[in-house]
Order: sequence, then C-alpha cells, then structure tokens
Amino acid sequence: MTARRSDATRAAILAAARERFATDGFERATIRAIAADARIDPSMVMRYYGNKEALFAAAADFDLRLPDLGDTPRDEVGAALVRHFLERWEDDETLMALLRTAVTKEAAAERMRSIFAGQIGPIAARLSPDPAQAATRAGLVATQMLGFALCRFVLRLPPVVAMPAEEAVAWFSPTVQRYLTGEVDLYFSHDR
Amino acid sequence: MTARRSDATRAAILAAARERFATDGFERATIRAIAADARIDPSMVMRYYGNKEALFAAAADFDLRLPDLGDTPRDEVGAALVRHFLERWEDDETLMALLRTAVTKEAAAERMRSIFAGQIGPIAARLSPDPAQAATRAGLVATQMLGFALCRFVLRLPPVVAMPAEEAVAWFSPTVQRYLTGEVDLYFSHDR
DNA sequence: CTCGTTTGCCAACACTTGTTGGCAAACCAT
DNA sequence: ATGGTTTGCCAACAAGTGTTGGCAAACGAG
Repeated sequence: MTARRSDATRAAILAAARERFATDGFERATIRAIAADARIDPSMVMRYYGNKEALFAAAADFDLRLPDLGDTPRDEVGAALVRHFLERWEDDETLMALLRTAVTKEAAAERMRSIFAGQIGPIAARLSPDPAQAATRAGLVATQMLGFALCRFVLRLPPVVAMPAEEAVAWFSPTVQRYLTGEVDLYFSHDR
Repeated sequence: MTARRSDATRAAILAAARERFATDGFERATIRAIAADARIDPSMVMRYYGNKEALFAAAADFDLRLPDLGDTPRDEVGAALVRHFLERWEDDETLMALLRTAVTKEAAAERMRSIFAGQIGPIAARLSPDPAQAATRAGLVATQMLGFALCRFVLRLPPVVAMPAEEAVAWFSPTVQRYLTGEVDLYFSHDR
C-alpha cells in the first residue's frame, strides 16, 4: 500500500538532484538538468517535490553518523573524528551539495550550522575541560574539518588533493584533539 | 589625458560589483543590481567591462599583501600570519567575493589556488624543515585559514562568530605554526 | 471489462538573465 | 559656434529559468 509504482522515479530524481547540487551548487543545478539525468520530465520533479527549494531540502538531508565515541580513549577522539569525517565526506556527496549551497543560501547555511552544533557539540561537551567552552571547541573543530574539505574537495588545492588520507589524518588529528581537550595558550593572545 | 571623465563611473561600478559579489556570490549578483547600486544603467557595465565574467575578474583582483616576515622570529610566524589574515579579511570584501564564487566557478577557484600557492608557498618554503614539504605545508595553512574564514564570515557558525579576534589568534596560531615548522606525528598515521 | 486513479509528457506561462544597438545629451578641442 | 567624441539611457532581444495545467496512456480495484 505504501509502496507506490512511482517510488523508483522519486528515488531517481533525488539521486540526480543530489549529484547535480553537489557538483554545480544550488543555482547552477537546474530542474531541467536534474530531470534529464533522471530520465524524466521536469514537471514530475515539481509534482513530487513541490518546488526547487523543497527538492534541495530533501536532497540535502544529511547526518554525520558519528559513531559512539564513549569508549574511545580521551586522547584518541581527535584522530577518530578526523578519520570518520574524511570517510563520510568521500562516500556521500550530500555534504558537498550542502557546502556548495550553504555559501549562498541561508537555509543551507542554517542546516550546516545545526549539523555541526548538534553533532560535534555533544562530543565537545563531554571532552572540554571547561563545559562553558564546549560550543567554542565544537566551532574550532568545524573550522579545521570544513576548511580541509573545502580545500580538498571544492577548491581542489593541489597539495591538499594530493595528500594521502592517512597523512591528512596525521596532520589534522593533533589539531582537532587540541581544540577538543587542549588549553588556550594565552601567550598568543597579547600583542608584543 | 589618462584621466577620463568616466573614471568615477568605472570605480562606482567596481565598488558595487565587489559588494554584490561578496554578499550574493557570482550567480545571484546580477548586472542589473550592480548597476542600480552604482546608480548607472546596466548597459554601461557592459561597455566598460565587456561582460559579467570580466567584471568579476576585475572586481576579484586580490592580493593577500603579506608583510615581509623575513625578520619575524621563526616561532612567531604562525601568529603573525593568522593576525594578518584576519585583518585582511575584515577590511577587504574581495576575499569574500572570491570565496563565495570559487565554490561554483572554476575560474575563481583557480585564482584562489594561485593566491595561496603563490603567497603562502614562499613562506612555507623558507620555514619548512624539509623543502620538499613546502607546498603541502602551505596547503595545510590554507585549510585552517580558509576554514576559519568560511565558518566565521560565510556560514556564520555562532561560536566562531562570537570569538574575539585575539582568542582566534590564540587558538589558530599554534596550529598554523605547527603546519609550517612542526614534524608529522607518524603515531596518527597507522590504524590501531 | 469498467472506471477512477496514478504516472508521465507536452506546451506554454511569466519572469529574469546577460547582452546589444541606437539615440540624445554633455563635453571639448578648434 | 562647430564637429567629433564621450557618456549615458532606453528599449529590446534571445535564451534560460522555475512553474503550471491539461491531456493521454498505463494501471489496478470492483
């Protein structure tokens, strides 16, 4: 009963939309192109998803799917996070669609904010020496992870693209670890 | 002789273009809107800049203007870089225009690449323990600096927006410093 | 089979986009 | 003043956009 004959079409549209949004961003990804990829008429997209914004909302539904790090040793959480993030990015183009769009569409930016606050926030809350710093620490982690993804997958800076995954893990893990559990070095916070 | 009467108009168009590209990105910034901001007819934009791409190229002309860090102590270069980058970003919207556009336009991405390779590369080349790692280290610095800018100015993650400039410097300086002069910790590069 | 429902396509809409050509006013050297 | 050049605006174009309504074929319960 719940299985309609059009479910395959719906899924094809969604898959094509994710791909187009990921490679072209929201504006350049046209309904017509998405429909063509899904081998369907553009009007079907509207019938099944209402409008372009709603289609994007459906296509950009994303979960970091962070594993439970409860039993990971405190000083290894950074590495685990970096590794998971890198894998997640590589096998799901949704994050790419989200980032490419979040830069110019407020709704997508808001989703990005809620993903990072909602999923990295709790981890930071558990690890931060001072609970009041949890949000700040989650933000710091986001800057490094998103910066890496931006440079590697979107801007494609050659040295960042060429870097083997494990070397990236080696470089970024200590950074993320420090953002989560380290202390602020006040030495740097005063002009000299 | 070289000072034409239309130079003021040209400048007004360029200023309006920079602003629109910075806040809206390339696609959403329309020639008509830019012309309206400059209180000029859209056709003038075309006459003076040829087409939209060329206008963007002119508006997105950017230089990091890194100071000569030759006499900065080796272990303070990270802090100096972070501070300079933050200031540069705050008082020149060109970088914002560039980033918002580089995410979907290859030409802008290429310009971003050349800016970071050409301006951070030499610094990394001078500081890197191993000259062969210079490009990689410059790329690492780019991930953290661009990631910070992305989260603070574009995505506007609340904790990153709220962070005082000097606290940001305190957090990011050690990271950048390590990317420039630190050693890779192989401990993190093996699964356990 | 029969008839209402679902699925799909076609054609068109209203609108916005970058871009162009022509025309009038302002300018400026002679 | 005169003639050519510069500056600006208007109106329009061609192309592409999201979106809509209607119509035909396929489907599926009775």
